[in-house]
Amino acid sequence: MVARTNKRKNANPEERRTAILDAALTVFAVKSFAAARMEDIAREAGIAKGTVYLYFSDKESLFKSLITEMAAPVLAHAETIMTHPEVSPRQVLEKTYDVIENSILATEKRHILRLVTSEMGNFPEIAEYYYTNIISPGLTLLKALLQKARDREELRSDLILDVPQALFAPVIMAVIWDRLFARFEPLNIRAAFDFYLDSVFKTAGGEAS
Amino acid sequence: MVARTNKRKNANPEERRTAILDAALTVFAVKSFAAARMEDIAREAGIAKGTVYLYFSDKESLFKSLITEMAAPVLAHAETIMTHPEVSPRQVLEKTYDVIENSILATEKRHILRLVTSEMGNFPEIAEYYYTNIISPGLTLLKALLQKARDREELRSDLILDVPQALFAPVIMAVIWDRLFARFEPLNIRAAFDFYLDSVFKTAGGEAS
Amino acid sequence: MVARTNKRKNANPEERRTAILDAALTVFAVKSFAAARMEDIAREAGIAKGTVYLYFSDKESLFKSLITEMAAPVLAHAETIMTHPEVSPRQVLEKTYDVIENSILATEKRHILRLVTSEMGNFPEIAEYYYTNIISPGLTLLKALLQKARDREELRSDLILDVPQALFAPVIMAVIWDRLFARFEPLNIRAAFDFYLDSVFKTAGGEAS
Amino acid sequence: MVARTNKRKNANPEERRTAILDAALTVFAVKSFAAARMEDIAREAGIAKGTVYLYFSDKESLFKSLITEMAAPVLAHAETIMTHPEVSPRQVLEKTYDVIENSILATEKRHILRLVTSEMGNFPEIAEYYYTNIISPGLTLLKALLQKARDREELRSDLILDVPQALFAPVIMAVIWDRLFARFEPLNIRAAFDFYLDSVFKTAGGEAS
DNA sequence: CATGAATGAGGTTTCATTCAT
DNA sequence: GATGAATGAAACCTCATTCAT
Repeated sequence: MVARTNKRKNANPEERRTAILDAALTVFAVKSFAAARMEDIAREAGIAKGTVYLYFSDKESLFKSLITEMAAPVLAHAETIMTHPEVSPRQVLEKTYDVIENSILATEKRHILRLVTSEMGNFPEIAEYYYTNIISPGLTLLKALLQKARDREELRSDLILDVPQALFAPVIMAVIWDRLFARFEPLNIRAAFDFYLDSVFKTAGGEAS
Repeated sequence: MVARTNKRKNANPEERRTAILDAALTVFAVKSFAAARMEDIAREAGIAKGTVYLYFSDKESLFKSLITEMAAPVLAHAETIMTHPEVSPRQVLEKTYDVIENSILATEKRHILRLVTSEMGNFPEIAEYYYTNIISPGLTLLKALLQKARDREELRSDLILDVPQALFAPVIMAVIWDRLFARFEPLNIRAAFDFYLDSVFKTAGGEAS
Repeated sequence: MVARTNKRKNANPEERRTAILDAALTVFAVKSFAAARMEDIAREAGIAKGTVYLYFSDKESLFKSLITEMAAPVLAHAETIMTHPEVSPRQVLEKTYDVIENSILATEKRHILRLVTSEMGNFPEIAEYYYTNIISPGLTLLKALLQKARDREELRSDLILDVPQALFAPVIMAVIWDRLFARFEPLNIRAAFDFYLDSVFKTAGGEAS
Repeated sequence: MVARTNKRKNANPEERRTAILDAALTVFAVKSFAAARMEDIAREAGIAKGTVYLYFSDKESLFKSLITEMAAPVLAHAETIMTHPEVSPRQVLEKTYDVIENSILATEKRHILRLVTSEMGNFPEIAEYYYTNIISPGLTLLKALLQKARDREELRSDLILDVPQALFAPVIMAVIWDRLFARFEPLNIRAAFDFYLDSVFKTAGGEAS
């Protein structure tokens, strides 16, 4: 058994950093960025107020790190999936929606997506970072995917080619609806994804019209 | 004798109240709720800081009034347009999207929608008011509309029946994208609406099956 | 009799500003710049903490204003005296020392001089302002005065021409000694001035050698 | 096996203590007492933050030790030089000024003098220590020196007898001027000393009456 | 002895709200 | 009613000091 001192615990720096980010996510999720108090984040992480500043220079920096470091891998993952050449475009999008649902929407990370949409407007440079590193590459992949589907004549209609961003919509809707109205009426996210897939691609297998 | 109205002072209480709400919309649109300063709102309204408190008990009350009182007519309008019985369901939705685009997305009112999605999570009672008065009736109308379309066999697929909320998505996407990423890449909202219409309904005119 | 409310007293802005500067002088005089707390200054001025910020943007600005606005007139006065043409150079310096003694050293303003010497090292731009507006003009006047004395053969020795700043020395010494060692042994400032006058000029009236 | 002294760690406690005092001088010289950070002092001394506290109980104690322990020998030296009986009073003062210039003003030790004048007001017990151990003895010596000069009829005027402290003035002026205004206009300290010598004593060699 | 991560008291500054005019 | 100077609670951030390793 390892000695576990309950005061001045000297955690692994990386773990400590992650613990702070987790705590920040929790606090930012219920308060907004401005309403979140650094002391609350510290308490949530089980450390003292000043300790947070040993890992993040200030509140804004903490917020940025939270957004980028936790969102990036998740979206990078979705990105990777999209590139597989052996699966059909429809299967790629289907799988991507699956991953988003399981690794974001079903976890605490869904709050990050909401934070991005609600708070990023006040942090233009985060928005830019986000666009450059997440949105733009994602959009490029989506376009390639849709083009490939078109070439293979699997696209139901060409209209989606003009607004590939529309495929982000169900994800955004999900996190917003969840926060605001889920208690009154649930949103069937699975059905939403199915609707989008059915809207974009010709009927799977192409049996009936 | 001094002119009594040397500054355009709207003595009328109702006008004054509206002026404050307008000013608040302007300020909340660029700052978030927490970052908006009451003094800025007062200045924007052309009145003194203390005067705001003669019309609204506090900042939160002002914000709530802004969202509910200004959003209600705006969205009621969008809602009403959906009710026309003599036109086809597709035409109703088409027209509705038109109205939303012209009377909300193209005006300053679009900020109200964004504020709702981004800040309302912290004001559950607004969310409830909102759900009860706007979302729920709107959803009921949508369902009726879609059911009617189904009965008339104008629905391309039944999948949309499980997630009528999806038809709100392009509107939400538009205001969010506009705020965050429009400077990098525009969103073709018209194309988005077309995609949704094409996804929900059988091809206009019913040429091909 | 004027009504004197003991709360929320609405003083004349200029008086209020002066009151804050006076309070700041008092507090800075006993604490140093860094150790002085804005709250102490506010309390000393009989106002609330936040009120100080209605008159001065921040602590540093308050300090700068204190130094410049209170020191400038005092030293400007000394400067004016020096220019009188009808009095002999010795009389000018004599009178100037008198004024300095009576209007600075004998009053609370002496603390300003000390603050300048002790804290200005950390505020280069204040030092520059000070040099440009007070020291340099004063030095120019001193040089002219000494040159005139030389021309009139009233200078005991030419050595002072190389270090006119030396004539500031007794003033600086006075405020420093007063702060540090006066409780152990007083400094006879009058005698110091006499020594300097006697060192610079030939014996008054030129009677004996 | 690891080399035991891979970093120049002065294991000797006395050397370590001195190293800290040296580092403290450097840091206090550019920042004021309050603005100096213990961490900077530690880094300057090449040791860890906590180590400083093994040698000095707290920041104030470190500052006091710096002033007293480092100033004492420096100023004792200047004091000692004054005692030589075989040389004339003028030569003693001349020599003393020389030593002060070379061993204090021209070295980093000048900062100690400045710290004394600027910060000691907040540490009465240092001022007392200082007065008792440095100023008072120095003043006694000065008085004796001046009395001897008077007895030998080498004094130009008796006025200096009332303010022997005036002979400290050029030294104080030098360190203050150097800090605040040297970048705009230099102070010729040599000329200042010459002026004082010439003011106190009859012309060297006693040529003219 | 030495370290430096962690602590938390304390200070500056902001801004929603009040109230005397 | 309207004003805006004044208030003071609250929050960020710093840094002297501690203590487990």
